[in-house]
Amino acid sequence: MSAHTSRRERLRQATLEEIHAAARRLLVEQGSAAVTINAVARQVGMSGPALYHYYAGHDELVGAVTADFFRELTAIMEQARDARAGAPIGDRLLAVCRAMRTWAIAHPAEFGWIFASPIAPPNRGAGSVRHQAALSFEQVLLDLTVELWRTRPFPVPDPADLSASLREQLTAYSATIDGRLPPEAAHVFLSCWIRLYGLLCMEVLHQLDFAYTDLEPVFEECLRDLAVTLGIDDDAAA
Amino acid sequence: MSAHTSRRERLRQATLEEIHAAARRLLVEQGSAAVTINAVARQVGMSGPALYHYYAGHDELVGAVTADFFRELTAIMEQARDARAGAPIGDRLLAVCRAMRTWAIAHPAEFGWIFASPIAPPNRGAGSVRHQAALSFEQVLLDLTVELWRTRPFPVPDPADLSASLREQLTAYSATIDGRLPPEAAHVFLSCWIRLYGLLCMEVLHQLDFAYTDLEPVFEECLRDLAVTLGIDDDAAA
DNA sequence: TAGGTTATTTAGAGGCATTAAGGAAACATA
DNA sequence: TATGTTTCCTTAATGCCTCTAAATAACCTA
Repeated sequence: MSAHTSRRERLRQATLEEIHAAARRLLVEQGSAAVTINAVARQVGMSGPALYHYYAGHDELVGAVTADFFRELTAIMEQARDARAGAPIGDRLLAVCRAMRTWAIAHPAEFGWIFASPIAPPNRGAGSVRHQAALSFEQVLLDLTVELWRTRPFPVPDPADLSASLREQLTAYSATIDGRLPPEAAHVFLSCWIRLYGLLCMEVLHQLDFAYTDLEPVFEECLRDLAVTLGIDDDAAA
Repeated sequence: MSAHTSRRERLRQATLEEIHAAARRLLVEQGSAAVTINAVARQVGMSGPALYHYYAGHDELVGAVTADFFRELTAIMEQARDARAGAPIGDRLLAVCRAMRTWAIAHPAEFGWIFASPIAPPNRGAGSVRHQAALSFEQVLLDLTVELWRTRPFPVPDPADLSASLREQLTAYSATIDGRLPPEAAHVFLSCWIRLYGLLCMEVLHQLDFAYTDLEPVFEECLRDLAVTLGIDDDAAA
């Protein structure tokens, strides 16, 4: 790919992949606390400090691996979208949402790092690898919503019904997405996102175990609600 | 209170309180990772291993402190409820929700431990102090919803519209709350809870920073939605 | 006042993050 | 091909953490 595909570079990439795989294995098999620099290094067959030639420290390693998770989840969602290339936009939208949940419950530990990074402040830098990956992730559903908005606009609230503060924030957000959705449409999009992603977070964080053993029907009902909100309840699969 | 209010016991309680206060101070001022057995002991003026006479280990200490947070939040919510003893049930319900958010955003670190305990498995034992505290917490809004259901039943979905799996789970949950809400009403209650608590979790976990700087109006809109769902939108403060 | 319980201490084993210093291999180039 | 540089990795070494064990002081009680 890049001009710099020297032998050295290839070896380095292979090592990086091995490191990430080892970190992920530790996370999945033994939990977040088991992902230590030393343990990862041991898995890869090097001793401790060697990892500092690849990452500046523990936090950066975690950030890089988390970015991997973001990218994997993003790819899964894009696959679900592209597998239905010709289908109605509503179908594709719901399929992507389902793909998101399917991945999340199949990979709870990884998803846990996605939304509740063990280390909050360092990983939230605007330029961090993690942040970039998070943006692409959010982009997937945003893109679909924009397409829906363009081809078949969904109902939006009367701006007069929104508080001044909310209108202001929505206008700012609309600008950050290059006005692809006007503020009111952005509001609908964000409301849907909050319900969907919030439900998923609570499920994976076991905040709903006191009442539910299987959240699949709850998620499906949430999707039906969103379909109504977005006016895609007729063409989408029931 | 108890028959065992010996001098020893009183001293022990005082020490426990001091330990909890130190742990909380460390959490708030320096983050989750700073709450170590050693650091806490240092704050209280004892040296390391002494803490093992009060808690079996780091996890148990964290669990006990988290239970404190649950109780404090519960108390805040109960205060908000009781301060409006004569008010319409809808008023009280919304006041309790607002009190919950107010506490959560005033104490983000503490709230973080409440829903995303640094240590998941050990603290989720059914008999743990933490679990008990979590139940009382959930009880507050449940109680109010039950009162609302008894005095002015809110609309519920047609059971035929719910999937078999969901009906089953709701029936089981209805039983665990002694049938104080029938399954369909429990479904409405849980849906509201998911939206409310989910929004709060996302706010505190900074999952919405990409779009919002102040979630107060978003929360208020969520409350308006819930008020409509529960049929309390006329008597509750706008 | 003697014996038992409780609170707390020091010592120590084992692990982790991180820095420092040095060695060996791979690479580039004169 | 010989030399210098870059890259990768290792072994100390520091300082922190958890947790166990053994010893000591303080307190209560019979």
